[in-house]
Amino acid sequence: MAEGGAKRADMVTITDVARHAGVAVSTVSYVLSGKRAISATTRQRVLASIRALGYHPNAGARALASRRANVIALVLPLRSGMHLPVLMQFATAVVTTARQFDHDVLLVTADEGPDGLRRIAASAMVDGIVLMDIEMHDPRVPLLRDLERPSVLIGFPAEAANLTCVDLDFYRAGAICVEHLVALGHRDIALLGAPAVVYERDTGFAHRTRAGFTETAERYGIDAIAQPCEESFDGVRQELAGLLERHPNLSGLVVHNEAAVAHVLATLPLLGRQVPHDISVVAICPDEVAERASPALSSVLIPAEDVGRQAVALLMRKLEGHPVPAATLLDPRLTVRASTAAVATAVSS
Amino acid sequence: MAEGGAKRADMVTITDVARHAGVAVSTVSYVLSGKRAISATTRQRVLASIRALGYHPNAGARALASRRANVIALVLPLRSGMHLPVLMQFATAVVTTARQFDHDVLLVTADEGPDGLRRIAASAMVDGIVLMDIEMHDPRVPLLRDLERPSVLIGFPAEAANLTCVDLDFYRAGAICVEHLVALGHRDIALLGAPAVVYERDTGFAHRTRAGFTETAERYGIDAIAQPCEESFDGVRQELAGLLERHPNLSGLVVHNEAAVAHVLATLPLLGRQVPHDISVVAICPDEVAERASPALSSVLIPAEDVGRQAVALLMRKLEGHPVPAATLLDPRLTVRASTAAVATAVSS
DNA sequence: CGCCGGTCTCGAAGCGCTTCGACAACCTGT
DNA sequence: ACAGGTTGTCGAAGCGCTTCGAGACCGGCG
Repeated sequence: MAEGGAKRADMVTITDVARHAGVAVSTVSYVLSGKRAISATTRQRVLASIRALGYHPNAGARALASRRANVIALVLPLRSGMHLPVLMQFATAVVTTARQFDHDVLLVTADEGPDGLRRIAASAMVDGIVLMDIEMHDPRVPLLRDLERPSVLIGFPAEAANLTCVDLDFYRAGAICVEHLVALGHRDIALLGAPAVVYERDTGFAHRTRAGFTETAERYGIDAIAQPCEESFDGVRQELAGLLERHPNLSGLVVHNEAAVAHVLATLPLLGRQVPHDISVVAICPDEVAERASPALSSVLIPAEDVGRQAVALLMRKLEGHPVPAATLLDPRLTVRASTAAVATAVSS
Repeated sequence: MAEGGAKRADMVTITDVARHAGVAVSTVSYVLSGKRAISATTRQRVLASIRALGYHPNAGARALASRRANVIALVLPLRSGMHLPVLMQFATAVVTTARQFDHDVLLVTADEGPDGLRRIAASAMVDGIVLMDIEMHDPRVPLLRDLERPSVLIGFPAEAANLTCVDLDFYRAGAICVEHLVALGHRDIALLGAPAVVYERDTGFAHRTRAGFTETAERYGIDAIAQPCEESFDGVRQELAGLLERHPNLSGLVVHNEAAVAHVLATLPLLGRQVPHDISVVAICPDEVAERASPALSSVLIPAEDVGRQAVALLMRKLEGHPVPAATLLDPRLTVRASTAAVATAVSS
């Protein structure tokens, strides 16, 4: 019995507050919820008692009676190859925003799968669900449709009918990068994307970025190649070396792979290309990464924080029964830094 | 009213199950909890009904009646300069382990502060609390002591009486690194630690590593200097350059800073030091980082997963009223890889 | 044969809260 | 002075579950 003891139930209940303030239990409840008018004097008295006793409503009882848990689930891909900093920023934004709406966040790992979601939802533990890392053909999507709880997805599955989705507009992000490079005079550009395995998993954002890149390049009628990119230093080095050998005139590079971005910058000089003098590099990554790089990267930022905030805000609106747009695409913004420059003159033709 | 509708209460309750199985509500409850003997035939019938109806117990009701929420809180420093990968591994381990004990995890950010903890605890939302990133004089610590919920800390505050703490034994980690270098013949070594701000925040692990390093070096009577280390590439470069200028004979380096480790490896060759030929480097970091580095780093791993698992296991034991050890120090293990070698012969005296 | 001790099941009393209908007390305007 | 509307408060009925005491049934003992 060393020390593990727990004091027996000093828990203050709403009844205690009511007695202390000399009012009915329901009055206390109404003071707390504001759902009925309570005279200023009574309210003050009740609030004083609440403070005096250190009362906190019992979450279980509240959930049971009101049918609202004031908790949302956040489903994270805790083990996948997602990029941690973004994920973290995102989680932070979700928690912070949820708290602003007086909700808490239940952390669920993606590997609990559909059954986990069903359990969470059916047990009325959470009022709604936010999911990250949605795949194109995500097995959880059909389930979400006929779950009785509202949900918001970060990312777009192939079939998004009847769902609420939020994401950066990756198509535009890819397009913007091309436009930026083209405006600087580059005519021979390449996209280094996520590792091949990510494309195979049918992750929507990777595909959409590539589409934006490729189609925009086509529209400008310029040479553009897109290829996956591994994340190890040696992998990057090999791929870059191969790429530059096949396309010696390459003067613009779009990197959509946070983990590889530093390696790319480190490797290019070793391959005889100075950034931005010989080759311009624009990345799609969080600002933090872009700023820290050397040289600082021109980049389209992934607004993880905005996404998280938006997702929660949408969910809250749904919880209140309001209609919300099915798709929310956050507009990418390009920040020009030191890694892109006008194409070097007097090189070709 | 576009589409936001929610189907009215198709929620299956224990009463439905009882009716469907032709037994009393309490019998269903006992089947589920196993707290009383139920005949095999009845049990089968009840379980069949549960499956047939797709019943999931209502978490709020269960929590209210049983005074157990089956949820633990995980308090993370979601915004600080902690190292994300470790934090993630840790969170994953906590969630996974909690699920094995049939508990869920409520995600709480450290910036909710003591009041947040009080709220979570007093509302009976969670049965227990796991806290990361404990500072030496953490303001939450006194609160935890007289909170009515058990808790487990990752890391050690200055005054740990009456608490349950888990962590890697950083003192030993620092010591082991020195011992390893000394065994290889190095007599002039340095520790590159966390950024200065981390020391100022009084984060325990940073201090303890340094103590282990310094005191062990003293015991061997060798030259050892310890200094903080910024995480930017340029910061690392400057500090290393300064260090090598002041101590040209430096032949062993201990790096306790995940973010800086890659920069250190990249910088040393630029300063004319080959690893491990001219200088040995041993890091305190997750295996993942050490393996990916080039050359692969000899390292003492931070067993984030073990720590998370242990923390939850301890908390569960406390929840069941069992006594648990106040301090759990996980033994560091050194893995020798390619970044350390015997000191180069014929250099000195 | 009657009684004791197991084994299995049931009914009812809450857990702490929300919410609904009722009602007293007060205003208006006429 | 009174019908009719506010406004502020109360009591009671649950929400869906756990848990306790008690009862029904059975076989075996003295």
